[in-house]
Amino acid sequence: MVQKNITSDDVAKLAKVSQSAVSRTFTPGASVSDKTRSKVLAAAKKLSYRPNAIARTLVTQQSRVIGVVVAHLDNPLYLNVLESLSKRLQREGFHALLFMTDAKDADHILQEILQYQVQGILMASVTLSSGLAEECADLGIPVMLFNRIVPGTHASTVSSDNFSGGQRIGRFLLRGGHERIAYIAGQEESSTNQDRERGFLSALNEVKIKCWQREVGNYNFEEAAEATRRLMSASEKPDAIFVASDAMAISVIDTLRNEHNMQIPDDISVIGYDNIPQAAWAAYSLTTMEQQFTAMIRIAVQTLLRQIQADQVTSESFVLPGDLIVRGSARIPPDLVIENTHVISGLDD
Amino acid sequence: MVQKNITSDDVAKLAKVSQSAVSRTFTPGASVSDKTRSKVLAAAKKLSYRPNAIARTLVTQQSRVIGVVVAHLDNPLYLNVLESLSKRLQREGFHALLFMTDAKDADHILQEILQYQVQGILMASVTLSSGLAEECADLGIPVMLFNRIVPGTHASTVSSDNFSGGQRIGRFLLRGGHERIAYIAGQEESSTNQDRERGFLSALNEVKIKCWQREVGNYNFEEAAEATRRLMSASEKPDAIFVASDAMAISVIDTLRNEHNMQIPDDISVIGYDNIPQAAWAAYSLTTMEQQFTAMIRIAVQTLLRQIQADQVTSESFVLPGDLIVRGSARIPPDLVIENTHVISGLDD
DNA sequence: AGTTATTATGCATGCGTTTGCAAAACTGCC
DNA sequence: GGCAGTTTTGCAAACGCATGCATAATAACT
Repeated sequence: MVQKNITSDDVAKLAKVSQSAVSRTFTPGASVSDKTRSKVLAAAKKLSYRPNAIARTLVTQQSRVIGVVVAHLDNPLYLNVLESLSKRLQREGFHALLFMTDAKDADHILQEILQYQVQGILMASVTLSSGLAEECADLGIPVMLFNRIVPGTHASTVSSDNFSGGQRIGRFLLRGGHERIAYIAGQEESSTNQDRERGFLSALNEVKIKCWQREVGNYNFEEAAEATRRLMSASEKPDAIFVASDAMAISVIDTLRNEHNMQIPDDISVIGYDNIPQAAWAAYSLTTMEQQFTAMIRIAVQTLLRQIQADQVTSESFVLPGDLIVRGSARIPPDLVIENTHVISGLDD
Repeated sequence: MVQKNITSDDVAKLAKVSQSAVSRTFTPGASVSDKTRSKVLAAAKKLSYRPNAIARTLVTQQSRVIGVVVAHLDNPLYLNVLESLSKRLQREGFHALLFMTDAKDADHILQEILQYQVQGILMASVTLSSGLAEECADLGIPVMLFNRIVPGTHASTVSSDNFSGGQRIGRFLLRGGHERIAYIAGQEESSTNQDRERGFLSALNEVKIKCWQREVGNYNFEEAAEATRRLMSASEKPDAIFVASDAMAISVIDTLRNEHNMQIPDDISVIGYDNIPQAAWAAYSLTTMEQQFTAMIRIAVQTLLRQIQADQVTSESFVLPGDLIVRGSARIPPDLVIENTHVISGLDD
């Protein structure tokens, strides 16, 4: 019922050439005469032959597959990240084998990935043990961590500059004349959250003021709302809130408006992080930091492919600055001419 | 510099058994004594051996890979779809090889996919030519179309019942006493859009009224805003708008509020489609249709795996009803007790 | 202990390619 | 036409594993 796989041998037989000739016509740069090539192509077409990538991988040792592992998605922008990643890889003749995990460390799943002879690995929002990172390096498989920094690992990393992002937000709020600035954290253990907070605190520290109050929202919509309620239940309320993600910031704004009848930014300023599409929606008009995901993906792919190409894995690290997107959810510093009102150009591929 | 691949032969040598013994210890259900198994496992561990899935695929003809091709993502929920899909596959020992495309038809990309000896294909928001569908069927590779219906194809499909979804929305608006109901379409050629519109119109037709006005938003935020402006520029304005997607509906609400100073739902009702997370945000409180993506993915995976298992591809079709999520953006029919106020349970995996 | 039934093991082949090597077929030139 | 140089071709050996088959080892009964 199911037709047998047609192989290069079948094509060779039909075209009356050797199997090698068939292989060579499908191998760019191999030496075949035009005559045999066209004979082969005709036969191949007639049989609708397709080279078997698996067999090819076995002998060339080049799967042209990159293992991609992402954790539970805390950020809707990751869909764009995946899209951009996949397209870029395709353009270079590579493909993404996708793995999802809930776990913080991906060691277990990595064992699976490695069985597929991937030529590189990209991990988003996941970390791996340094032992396994070293093993990958030994195997000649470059590993790229996306937006996760793990000190002292053999893997490469590309991430946005969360520290200076937090810092710039802190300064922006200070210049706006705020005095009681609260922070709503994401997941405590994620390096993105930690860096944003550290940068933020360092900005406050420049003028010797302390974070007014700190709550945790775990990058979660509902928890962010509760964190807001706790902030608002204090006798003296904050006049600004830096929220570690846009998704939470929007929840915060909703809660402030609906449950505490506050005007934004007149009564209180709110700043988020990520610049998700909804941040631009008129109902929120959220001031936020944009992460250069497109550029990050470009670098990630380039770095991986370069290391694969050169057949040597090294540990490279890239940190990209973000852009402060000034909208209406936070009081604008009086001395700030409209610098930085960036048009969102969207992911370019 | 790069260590040579360690193979089952290396393990066999170290464990002083045959290569077959090694293979068998890593093949569930094969016949090995406990003694040799443990010898092999010890040796494997020492060498940190991992079976080569590529070589295994070549001989077993079972890649345990499903090709997944998705078009440019018109729906943020597709991130959840991908996640759920990937996890379900993993649970069954399969993996997703990801392909992205802009093109409406995926024939070209499919040629690539097939080279990887995938055992099944899932296509989301993409269609393929019936010729290629047939070829896949001949090859014994089941194809599943997700939320796209292509009449008379060899592929299977799973989709939400967009027709009756549109119909229920139409009836809901009518029962709410609306008389001038407009429609903002998504992409004209997508079957989801067509079905929603047809269902909607059939509901209106039941009481012999016509769609008040029709504009096109192409599932695009900005175009939806413009469509709204056109609706509002008419001398007699609609009293309700059915928008073909939540993302557009939110844009519509923003435009109505900010540019035309309208109260929702007092001045005008708005209903969306999809039930994206933002639809629940207090600022919008969007009444909408939920699509059962989780269930759809479950069915898609089950169907694919079942056909793979049985080694015969058939054309099966599933249509899942959606739930009307009643929130505050549309006037609630007086005779409607609070039925249908569904709690969003989230994707369960 | 001898016989049979059962389970384990190793050997060798094949899965569909690529590719080094040597032979064959061309090419140009005197 | 003959010779050197170049390109094209086929042969055969990998690549790392699974598996049918024959044999060896073990277990289960008399």
